Amino acid sequence: MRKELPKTYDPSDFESRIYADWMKNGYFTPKENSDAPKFSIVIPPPNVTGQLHMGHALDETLQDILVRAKRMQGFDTLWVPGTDHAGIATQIKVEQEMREKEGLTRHDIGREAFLERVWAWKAKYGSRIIEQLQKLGSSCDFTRERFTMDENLSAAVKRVFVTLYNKGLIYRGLRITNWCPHCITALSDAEVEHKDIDGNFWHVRYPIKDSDEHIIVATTRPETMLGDTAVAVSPDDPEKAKYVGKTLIVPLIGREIPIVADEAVEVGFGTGFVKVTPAHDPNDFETGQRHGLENIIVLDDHGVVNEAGGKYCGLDRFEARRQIVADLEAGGYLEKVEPHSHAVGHCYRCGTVIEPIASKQWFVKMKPLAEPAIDVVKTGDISYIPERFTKIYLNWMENIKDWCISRQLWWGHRIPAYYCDDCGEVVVSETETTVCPKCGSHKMRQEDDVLDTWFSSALWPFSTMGWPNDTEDLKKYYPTSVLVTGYDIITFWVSKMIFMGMEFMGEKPFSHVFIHGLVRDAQGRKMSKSLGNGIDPLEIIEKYGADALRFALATGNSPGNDMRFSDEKIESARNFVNKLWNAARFVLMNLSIDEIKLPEKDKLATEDKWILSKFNKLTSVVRASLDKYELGVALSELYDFIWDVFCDWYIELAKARLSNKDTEENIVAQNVIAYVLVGTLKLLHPYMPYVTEEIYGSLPHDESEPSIMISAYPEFSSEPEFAFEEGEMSKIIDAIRAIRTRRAEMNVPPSRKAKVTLVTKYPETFAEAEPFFTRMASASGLEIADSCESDGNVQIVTDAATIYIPLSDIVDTDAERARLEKEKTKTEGEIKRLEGKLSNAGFIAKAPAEVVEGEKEKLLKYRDTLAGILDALSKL
RNA sequence: GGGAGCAUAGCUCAGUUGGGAGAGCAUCUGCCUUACAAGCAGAGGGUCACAGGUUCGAGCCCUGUUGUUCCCACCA
Repeated sequence: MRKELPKTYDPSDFESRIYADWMKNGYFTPKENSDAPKFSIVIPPPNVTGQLHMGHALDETLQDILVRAKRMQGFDTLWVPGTDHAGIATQIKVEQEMREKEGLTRHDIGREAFLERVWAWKAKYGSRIIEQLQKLGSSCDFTRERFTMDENLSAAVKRVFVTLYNKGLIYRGLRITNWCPHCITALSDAEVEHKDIDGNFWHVRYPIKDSDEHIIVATTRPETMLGDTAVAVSPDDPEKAKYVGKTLIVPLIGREIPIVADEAVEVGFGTGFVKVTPAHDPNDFETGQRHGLENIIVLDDHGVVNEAGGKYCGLDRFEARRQIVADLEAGGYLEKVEPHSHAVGHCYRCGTVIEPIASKQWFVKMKPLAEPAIDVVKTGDISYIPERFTKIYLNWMENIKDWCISRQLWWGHRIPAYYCDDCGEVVVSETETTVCPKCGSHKMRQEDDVLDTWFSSALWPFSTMGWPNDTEDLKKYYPTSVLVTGYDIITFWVSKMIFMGMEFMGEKPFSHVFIHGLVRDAQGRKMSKSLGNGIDPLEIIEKYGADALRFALATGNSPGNDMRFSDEKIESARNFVNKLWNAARFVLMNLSIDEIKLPEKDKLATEDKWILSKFNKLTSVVRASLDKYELGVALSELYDFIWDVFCDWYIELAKARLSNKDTEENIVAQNVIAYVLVGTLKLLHPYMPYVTEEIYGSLPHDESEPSIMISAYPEFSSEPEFAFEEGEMSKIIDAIRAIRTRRAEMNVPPSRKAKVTLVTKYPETFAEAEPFFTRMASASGLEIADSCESDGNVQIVTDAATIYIPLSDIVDTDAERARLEKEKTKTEGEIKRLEGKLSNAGFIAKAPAEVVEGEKEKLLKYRDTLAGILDALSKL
């Protein structure tokens, strides 16, 4: 069973072997018929566009930590993995590849052939993503792997679409939509990124018909005047009101348009006259609706001026702008040009400037759906961690507008609507419709458009569990426990899952939303392809191991905040894994027992009780931090315990007994050190699953817990209580530290051993401490005396003891006196401060009793120390 | 125009019920002390952005100011 660990830590030796073992034993799949409390997570499905990046690695790591901890805590735990078809993003990738390799566009090969290629892409990258998930150590239940375009998930999409349509919550209509001329599709508002662009305000003269007068309008997009069908003024502006009803002539075009009064015009901004282009501006569209104006579309799908643009037909929108401005100037219509910075929408996928164009699209009516989604967060039934994201969510949800869900793409869920070419009837149905129910025609044509990717991912928490079928998984694991995701997709995705869950399940999709930040590069920049500063998680795993990567991502990371990833960080993570590895090797090489059993209380040494007490407290704080999603805090506690407490102190304290073979105390020490090591490995396992499993496998352990990942997570126990022993050890540790510091200050090499004489009120505490001082404080021996002369000795004072070390040849009496004087001043200062605090009636009355007690104890210690210093000074 | 975050050691960041300022890296000193040089033992380094307020007590709570980052928003 037990095996030796190799001398150097090399994760490639065991990571894949261990993962294969976990899979083989089916540890990731929840046991059927478990009546334990449930804990479930659905993965934010990575896009099948490519491979996982550092942001995914963070997201999966955080989820796996939660899932593994809950599993060990006895929960019936499920983590559903899967991927997203990612409509636009994937289609763009495949088109790009086709163009680069074969010079083809999707139109060259047709819809069916193109979709075949995308499915081939999906097969390749989808499985690559799953492999990457596994390399990270993710304990997802891969028997439940899902894809947003799986048969059942597509059925869910259809059911939702048809249901919402029948309820009147989905409609088709002519609206201004965000059009990307590069992707050639409509986008939702959420898919548009606004950037400030330095542009111009062109002031243009529009002649008034049958007069010499003209008015001036200001515009940032002169090319849109091709589609102008009115000019509006404010009804609250008496200056301009007199123009209402007059007719204007659009320059260069010659079209006659009316002047109307409309409340959308703000008094005092611009010239007071606003050109109205209903087909190319969302405000103007509404103005046009109110006044029954014509919508003249002047741009085609590619952003090129169409026939409606007269002589500008065929020009790209920006070329048309240049040409029109030039013509306006030549024609004397240009009043002036003013530099103007304004926000311009860009496609979040390709960065192209968005063109608002009126077109027929499908929309979800949002107001009725938003209400329950607002309530469920307001009542706290769903809570965000950290809390501040609640505001961001509510602010967005309360100002929500209808959601444009149709996309002019091929890759995605084709909208289940059918048009009759003969009578124009529209049928929305889950099943294919070939005969028109109204006129009986067979000329039925399915809608070409597909649905927004987020439409299917909005259903993810229940579609992955089998909905619309009434499945066992739905009953057991919905609602899920927590959603782990980045703040960048709260509006895109989190909000949509919430209202869809409320609408179709009648219940929230998850109880907690655990938000994390972005992973940035060492300089704090966003990782991106164009900058080339992305770090590939797989390369990191290859070089440092998955455990180090997970540690680097989890450590120092607090909820909702961005973090940086650097060489320094991953190296320090690797160093920690290595430290643990070596501590385990040390324990193993001292182990002769076949079974770990915590010895009876009266057999334990003081240092055993000390470490057991520290470990006990550790379990408590780690569990509490995990429960609060303070994963970084829990990890730093583990780090400090393993490195500073267990390695630096306990191992050193235990060495004397461990090297003293064939004694009862040796067996006691073996059991305690192995017990604490195993317990610590368990606490750490959710963070660093591989190395903890590898070490665990080398140590004796209970047959009922063959793998650490299914072992029981350590629990805090209130018994036994070793506070007294902790205090005893502190006295010894303080003394050792004080000696080390003194020797270091005096540059005494460790090879020069010196006898240590201790004068103390606590002789019993130090009675058996000699081995500690010889091993850890360069002592040649330890003597406990009632008193000691200062001659030729260095005097070191702690609150528990005065320590004498014969280093007369190095001692400079004046320097010693100066040092002691300095310590005296410092100690007196502390005493004064504490006395002041303790004589403050307000403090005594209002501070908690334990705080007051603590301050009193400190005061006593400082008084002891001061007494020691005064004594030492008097002896010099 | 609204909203939010951040401002703590030279650098990167923790610090969650308000009770004497921490880590990693860097710097300096001394050590190959047989688990670990990916290490060990020490040291130096901070008016916790600024100004007020609440409190017996503030890095933490409140108000304002400055700087910085981000999100949202149809001023043509």
